[in-house]
Amino acid sequence: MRQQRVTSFDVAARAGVSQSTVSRALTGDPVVSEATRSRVVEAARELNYHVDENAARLRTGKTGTLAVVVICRPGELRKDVNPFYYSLLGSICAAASAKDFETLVSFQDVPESLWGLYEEQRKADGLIIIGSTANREAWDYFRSLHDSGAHLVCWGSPYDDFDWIRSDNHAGARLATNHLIERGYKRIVYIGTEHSPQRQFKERWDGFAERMREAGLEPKLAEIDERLSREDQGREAVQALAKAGWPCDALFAACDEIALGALEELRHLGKHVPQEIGLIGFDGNRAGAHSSPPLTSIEPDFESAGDMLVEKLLGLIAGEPQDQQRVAVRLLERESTRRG
Amino acid sequence: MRQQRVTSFDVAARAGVSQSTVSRALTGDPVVSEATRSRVVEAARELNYHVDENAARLRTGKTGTLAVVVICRPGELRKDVNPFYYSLLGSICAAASAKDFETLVSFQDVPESLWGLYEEQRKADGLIIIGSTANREAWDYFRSLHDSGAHLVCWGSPYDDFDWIRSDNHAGARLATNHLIERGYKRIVYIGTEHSPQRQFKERWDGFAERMREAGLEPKLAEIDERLSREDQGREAVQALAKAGWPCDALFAACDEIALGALEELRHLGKHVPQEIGLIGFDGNRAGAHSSPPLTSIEPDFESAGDMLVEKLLGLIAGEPQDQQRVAVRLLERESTRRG
DNA sequence: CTGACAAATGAATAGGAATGCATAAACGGG
DNA sequence: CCCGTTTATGCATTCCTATTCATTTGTCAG
Repeated sequence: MRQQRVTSFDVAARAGVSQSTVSRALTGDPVVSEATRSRVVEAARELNYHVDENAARLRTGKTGTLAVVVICRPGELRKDVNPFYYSLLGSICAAASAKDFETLVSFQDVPESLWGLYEEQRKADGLIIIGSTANREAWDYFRSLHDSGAHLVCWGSPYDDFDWIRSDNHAGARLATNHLIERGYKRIVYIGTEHSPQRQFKERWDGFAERMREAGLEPKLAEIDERLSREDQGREAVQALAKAGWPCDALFAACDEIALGALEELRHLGKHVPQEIGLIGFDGNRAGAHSSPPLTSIEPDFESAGDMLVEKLLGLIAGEPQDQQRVAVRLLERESTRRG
Repeated sequence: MRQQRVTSFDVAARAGVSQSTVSRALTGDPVVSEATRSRVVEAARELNYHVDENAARLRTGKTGTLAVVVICRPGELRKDVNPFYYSLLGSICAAASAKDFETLVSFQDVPESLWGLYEEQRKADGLIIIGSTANREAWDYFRSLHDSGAHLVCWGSPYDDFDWIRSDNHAGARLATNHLIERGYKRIVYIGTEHSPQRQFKERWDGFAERMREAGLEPKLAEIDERLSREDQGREAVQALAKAGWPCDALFAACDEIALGALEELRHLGKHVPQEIGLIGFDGNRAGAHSSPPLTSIEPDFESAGDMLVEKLLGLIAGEPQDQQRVAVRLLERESTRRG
């Protein structure tokens, strides 16, 4: 059924030139004359010829492919990943595609030796790592990969000096805090942690605390238990606040999943959002648009996040030194902070 | 910095055998003796040798890679795809990985010639197509690809005889309808369409109508305007029902996004869900867990959906004839139908 | 009219692994 | 002790393209 594969020799024969000329014509080598090029292109079209990428890759050593690894929390592999990373993934794929790169995607929960293989096996020119900050060993492994010359960029990491792109958490937290203050909330509690390997939670706390102090207010922290699911972290925090007699009039949750858990618990306890308690999250999670009330949040610019990750990686591959960057964020104002 | 690449010849030299033996040992050819194999494996480990996949692929003509294309509605490319397809994507990647296949993922909104190129260019052994049923021309194109020998499987399609896997929409709709009836709802309206290129909407209507008639009830349809966004379709349908004086006590939305739009509009109009009006969706959309009230839905078994797609495709590649299959669905009972 | 030089093309090879075919070692029976 | 089998390995070739080096053709100054 499937015939013998059409090769560049077949095209060469049809166009009356040599195989080398076909290759040059199709890769856009400026040395071939326009007349020849068009003859070759025409012949290729007629024969329905397509380059065998594997042969080309073998020859050039470049794959035109980026590997994207989404780290999942253990057991999350077959269930749902935080939608934030799905959005980021989509954005990365689009950005790569715009640069004529393919994307090899995988979801992994353990840092097997697999991570580095993409480049060793010549399956990809570089690696983008996103997803829930797994354990520290995994990050140490990435770091060692990077140090030994692998081309990889990461979204976030537990280390200050090792990641390339993350949201501008500090600015975002200031934005969120400022928004709550402008709305008249004063006794604001941050649901999150100051001491997580998830640096972004710490950065958000810092931005929050800074802005609060500027306004002469006291930043308060409701510490979460990292072992629980994000949503349960939100639920628990609200329960604790209820027990403490509601020492607050607004909550700033470290991420939207925590916020949604908190929102659910607030409803259970009959606390009215946003009248009695204001609530804001972080990440621009799509589900927040459908909660009741819809959740105000801080949304990173996903499109530029994907662009930046891809550009950094291509820069690394090209051998240019790269620095860290922060993705701009904006306030996504919905109902959960609109009081009065 | 980067040294000369380690090849199978280097391993051969170190292990004191020939390159062919190295290749055979590492690909698991049973002809090599156990003693030799372990010597080779050891040498490979010592040299940190990894197969150059491109060379192997060139030689064998197999890529060990599946291409997954997510069709986006026009303009949706850089925004968010229906989360249903993200979940499906994750499941496909996991299933492929379990079979030792890589997944090359791309998001596309126009049926460029790109579609077929994966196989022509030897980038992948086959193609899985999921996503919003774009225009009919795109499907005709896929169909022609398939007919001309390309290996591809699809999730859903506008054609009865051309797709491989989809949810068991008929059974799911019966399940949903039955659930509403059991809850005591009687005047149930289906928000969707009977005549969409999206066959699943028609199948859901059929299951709904069938079960209603069995119960001696009249199946009613609130037709949607396909040009609107899914959520607006839900909002509009509810507005129309309000104008008609609420000729219903429950709504069965063709998909969760429509249901969430409807839910929002119901809240606007002060209609209490589930007391005054019951509401059920379809797809098991994660956002439904956070709406208020949380949305009852029909959820396909994502895990087996991914497995089935991958298995079908591998079967096709292996040359076995394949038939269509339906993914089992289950009732995901939440608050929006829990009245009394 | 010739030599210098540029432009366009072709011939030959490399890239790394898999595999058909040939061969050497090991084995067993007579 | 020799020969026919099996078992394990090596040799040589193939997959297809990109690229280096060599060659041809054409152009122009002198």
